[in-house]
Amino acid sequence: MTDAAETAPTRRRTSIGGRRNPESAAAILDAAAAILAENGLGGFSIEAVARRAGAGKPTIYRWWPNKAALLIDVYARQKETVLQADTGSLQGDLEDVLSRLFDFWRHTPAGAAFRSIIAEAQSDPEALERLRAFLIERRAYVREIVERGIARGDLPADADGAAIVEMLFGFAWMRLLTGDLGAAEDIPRRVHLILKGAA
Amino acid sequence: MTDAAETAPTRRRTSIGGRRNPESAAAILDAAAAILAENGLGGFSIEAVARRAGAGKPTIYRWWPNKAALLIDVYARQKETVLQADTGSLQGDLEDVLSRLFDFWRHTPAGAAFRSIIAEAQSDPEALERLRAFLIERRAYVREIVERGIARGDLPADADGAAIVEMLFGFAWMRLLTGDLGAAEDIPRRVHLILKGAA
Amino acid sequence: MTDAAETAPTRRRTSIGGRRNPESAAAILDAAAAILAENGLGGFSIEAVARRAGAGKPTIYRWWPNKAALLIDVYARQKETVLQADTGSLQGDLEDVLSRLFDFWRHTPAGAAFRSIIAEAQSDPEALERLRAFLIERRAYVREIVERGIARGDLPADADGAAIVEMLFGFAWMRLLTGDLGAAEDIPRRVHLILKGAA
Amino acid sequence: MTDAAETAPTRRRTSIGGRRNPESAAAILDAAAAILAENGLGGFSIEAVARRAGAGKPTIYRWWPNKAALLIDVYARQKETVLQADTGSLQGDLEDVLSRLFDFWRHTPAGAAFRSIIAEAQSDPEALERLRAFLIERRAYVREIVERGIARGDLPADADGAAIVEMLFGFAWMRLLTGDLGAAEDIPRRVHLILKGAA
DNA sequence: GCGTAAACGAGACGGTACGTCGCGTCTTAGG
DNA sequence: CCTAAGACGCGACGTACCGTCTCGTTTACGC
Repeated sequence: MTDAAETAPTRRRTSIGGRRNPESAAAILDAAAAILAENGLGGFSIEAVARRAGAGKPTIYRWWPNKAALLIDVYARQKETVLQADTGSLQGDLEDVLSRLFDFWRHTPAGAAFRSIIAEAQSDPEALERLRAFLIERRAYVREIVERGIARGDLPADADGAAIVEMLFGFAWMRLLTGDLGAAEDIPRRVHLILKGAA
Repeated sequence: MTDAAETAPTRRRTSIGGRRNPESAAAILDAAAAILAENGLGGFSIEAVARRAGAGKPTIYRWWPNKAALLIDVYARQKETVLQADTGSLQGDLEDVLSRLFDFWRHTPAGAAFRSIIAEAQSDPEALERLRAFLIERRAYVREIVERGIARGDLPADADGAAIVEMLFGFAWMRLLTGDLGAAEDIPRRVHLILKGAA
Repeated sequence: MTDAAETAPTRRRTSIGGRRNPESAAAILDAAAAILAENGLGGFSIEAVARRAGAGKPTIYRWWPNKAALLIDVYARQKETVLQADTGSLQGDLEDVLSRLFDFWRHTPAGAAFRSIIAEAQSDPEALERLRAFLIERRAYVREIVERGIARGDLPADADGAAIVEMLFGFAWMRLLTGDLGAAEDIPRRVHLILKGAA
Repeated sequence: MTDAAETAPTRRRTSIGGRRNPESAAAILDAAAAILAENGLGGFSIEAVARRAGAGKPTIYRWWPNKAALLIDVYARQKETVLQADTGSLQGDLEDVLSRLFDFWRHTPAGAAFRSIIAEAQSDPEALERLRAFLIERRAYVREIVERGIARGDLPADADGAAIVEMLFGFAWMRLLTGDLGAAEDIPRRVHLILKGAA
């Protein structure tokens, strides 16, 4: 069971001329996701990814400056899933967002990837900056949902949207980082707690 | 506090018989804390700690099975500060706890240590278990404050104490992990959000 | 099968007052010999000897300044076997000495011990000095046999006894050091070669 | 010869592509020889060699599986000196071979290297095997000289060449291992003893 | 006959070296 | 100019022994 052979079994991948080979990029991201899913951050190294992808280390370093960047790409590659949600009520929308997020983290390599990104950010300032930027973007998305709820009248006009979003993300992170994604059933209560507080 | 050992290592530390030498343990924890404070988790390695402490690596491994255990001890060593709080109201008590916690994380090596512990736990299952155990204990402490508030009548008897505590810790972790401990001024609003939601 | 229990099964060994405990010395030498016989020089360490002997390391260091000294004692402890030989002819006497020596090296821990002593002497000048001293003594013994042969008329009076002895020992060492003690059957031819040369 | 690398390490050595860098190999062997010459086997460690060679330990382990292999290469690297010898008589040829060998061992790091190889072989079975193989080859070379002497009529046709060679090597080893290479003046007598015995 | 001295086991101490792994950089040979 | 390959210097990993130290205990000897 040579891992490298999984995605590109028959032929050896090589240069396609003076530009990036998308097959290589894909193989690298696939390999990275697979390693994360199987062995977690512990077994994740550039060497291991290169080995499994059948790629040269310099090829990885050419396109991703460091481990964090690669992890972020692994994460970003699968995030389409989480997007939309409109259930008619803010409570429902937020429940939906969090449920999807928990599922996404639990059932794809994304969870392991995101845990790794956070971990990496604790020792690498640049990775922290990337994480913060990413977080701002993600929060903005949920913020919109909250604002929509305010517009809809689910919350008073002066409700603190930023606080709501921050508390919910804090809750989600805590669950992710402590390996507690399983207990998704108290998402509704938590959302309710926050929304009632903001009312 | 590590200065004494650094500038005036008057005599060589050695065994004091067939049992643990507390001086060595102290020197190691001091060195670990100092490295964490100065270089962050990136520069933190058992080798570096041993070097700075003037200790042998095996001495460290004898007493701390891995990096995570050492980090937890570094953290635990300074936590007395956070304890007390009784301001008369639950809002005040929780504000006080969080403010002290933020200060503690910001102004001692404990913040860097705790960030490192969380990061480490993302790749080391055993470290994760230690972290969860630690977290349970810490939450229980804040939980007591909440229960006291309930007894006092600040919250209805059926208020969900666990949820309150979890949301507050989630908030604190988020701030710690994203390097946002500075903005402690919105602690009161966050506490208020939660308490109002629980009322 | 706790090794320490072999020689002193029931009771724990301890001090017998302000002087050397012969039981300890014996246990240490036994353990050293056993380790050498079973694992060779590779597995031989002061720690291992102490462990197996149920002795403290300082007890070993108190009586043997270094590994070489201990090895020499292990060797010396068993050498009585090799001694006497008087077959009536010099050829016979020397054959007898060499055969006994080969057997001694092959069938007791002494062979491993002596190989270890020689090895040790290549990195430790003091051990080399001890080895040379030991060698002088052993050669003198064989030298006597040769002189007896000269007196008996087996060799001319001007025969170079030192050379004879040195060549025979060189032969024996070579066999020992290359693990070739098995082929003892050509001892007679080698002795004959030398004696004929000296005639 | 190692000076160039030590005092003028003008530029950093690095990879030259996916194949062995001969400069690194040379630097490592130089460093090993120098350490052996200066500090003997006692100061010889892979770490020390790497340090002195300005090489990484893995680079050494990549090409030499263990200490013994490296020592053998150090030895082999300098052995061209010993080869030739044709003085017209077997006595002269053998004297020449032994004298050259003694000089070689005394005046180059080869002596220390070979002592170390023998020592290493006493604890490492694989090293012993390498040593035996090497020995067979070296003996074959001297054996040829002896056969040439037999062909020339210096010895009877039924002379035991193997015995002659073994006794001479045994003598040389003994001198090497006991630090007695100085007294080279009795080489002729020893050779004569053997040849007369074989006549 | 009792205190002292020395040896005992145990095991911690500061170290050095082990052999392995991953880092990020470099150079090749070949599309 | 990109690709797979893989060597390079570096440095941390966790382990094994080194030789030294101090402990608390156990005798025997000498005052």
